[in-house]
Amino acid sequence: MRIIFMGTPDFSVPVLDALVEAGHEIACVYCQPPRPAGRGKKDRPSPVQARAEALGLPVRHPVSLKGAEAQAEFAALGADVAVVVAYGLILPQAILDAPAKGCLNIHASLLPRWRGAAPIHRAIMAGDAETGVCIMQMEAGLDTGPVLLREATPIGAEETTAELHDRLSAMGAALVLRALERLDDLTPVLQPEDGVTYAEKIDKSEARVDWTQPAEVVDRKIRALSPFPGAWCEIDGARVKLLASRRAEGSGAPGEVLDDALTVACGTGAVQLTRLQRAGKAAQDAEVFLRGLSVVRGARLD
RNA sequence: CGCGGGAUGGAGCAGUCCGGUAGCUCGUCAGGCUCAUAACCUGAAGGUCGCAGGUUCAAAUCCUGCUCCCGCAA
Repeated sequence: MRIIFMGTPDFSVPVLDALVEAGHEIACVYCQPPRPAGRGKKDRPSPVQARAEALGLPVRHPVSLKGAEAQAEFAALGADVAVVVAYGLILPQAILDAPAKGCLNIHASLLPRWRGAAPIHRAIMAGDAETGVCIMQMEAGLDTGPVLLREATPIGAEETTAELHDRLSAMGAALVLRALERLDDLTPVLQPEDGVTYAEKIDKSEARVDWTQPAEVVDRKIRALSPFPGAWCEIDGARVKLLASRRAEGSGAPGEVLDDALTVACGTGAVQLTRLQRAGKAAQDAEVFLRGLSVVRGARLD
């Protein structure tokens, strides 16, 4: 099929690759424009733009799709369908209506739960037992369209957003290929009203660990925010990112280190930190981390 | 030119201010001890000190340029 691909971050890249490998014709790739990123505020192309250019695909990165000109250029591509995954721009009705078979969206949750920007993080942070991906027919509302296909997957007890992100991205890529194959035979299923939740964007101010919270909450936060933006606390006055953890036995004053293996007491219960990163350093597994900085039993983390 | 930290045997770090034979913890290897061991004892191997210039009798250390990694901020 002749497809317009719309996506921006790493999550979208495997989907683009899958469409290309499956032999679909990519009429054009839309993504967010290069933005100042990283150190030095240099403009950097998005992961999708970088990949599309490597594949030799035409790329457009309009700031908005609200203008008549942008909409005319979009319609002129004469696409059968648009595949949208983590694009980051609202699509006006004129865009939604332009492709012959509309716009398909890949969303990383089991809709109607976790509509919105950060479904993977929110699912882990809430302690959901499972999540998944949905292929839906887009409409004007935010992630409200009828669902064509869905696939669920359990969330591992020690899984981080990084790991789940990659898994769901691959699942979404496979699922959208199936949807495209059988597009005319699939029956769109309206999303139920019950169970609607919204996945608010992750705010940096959420990232600091509060050791007075229960261990399960601390553990989920650490895994949910890994690697970005990264839960953090202070060890001996220095800021340290906490990138992976697991629930552990033990109790004590919140923030107290209970053993020589980074088991830390929370409000109730304890968590063991398994991967961390000091400012200016690369991420390290706990064992390696402790070689460079001893955190002895009885120390207090803030 | 947004602010800042870092690069030293396989891993993590000290040494850099105040130039003078490269050190610590762990790992690896060998031997010993032990019923046994990831424990303990003894010994050994392993490093162009990120790269390129410069200063100097002498540079990991001082000066200049560059590469790579990362924290904050956006």
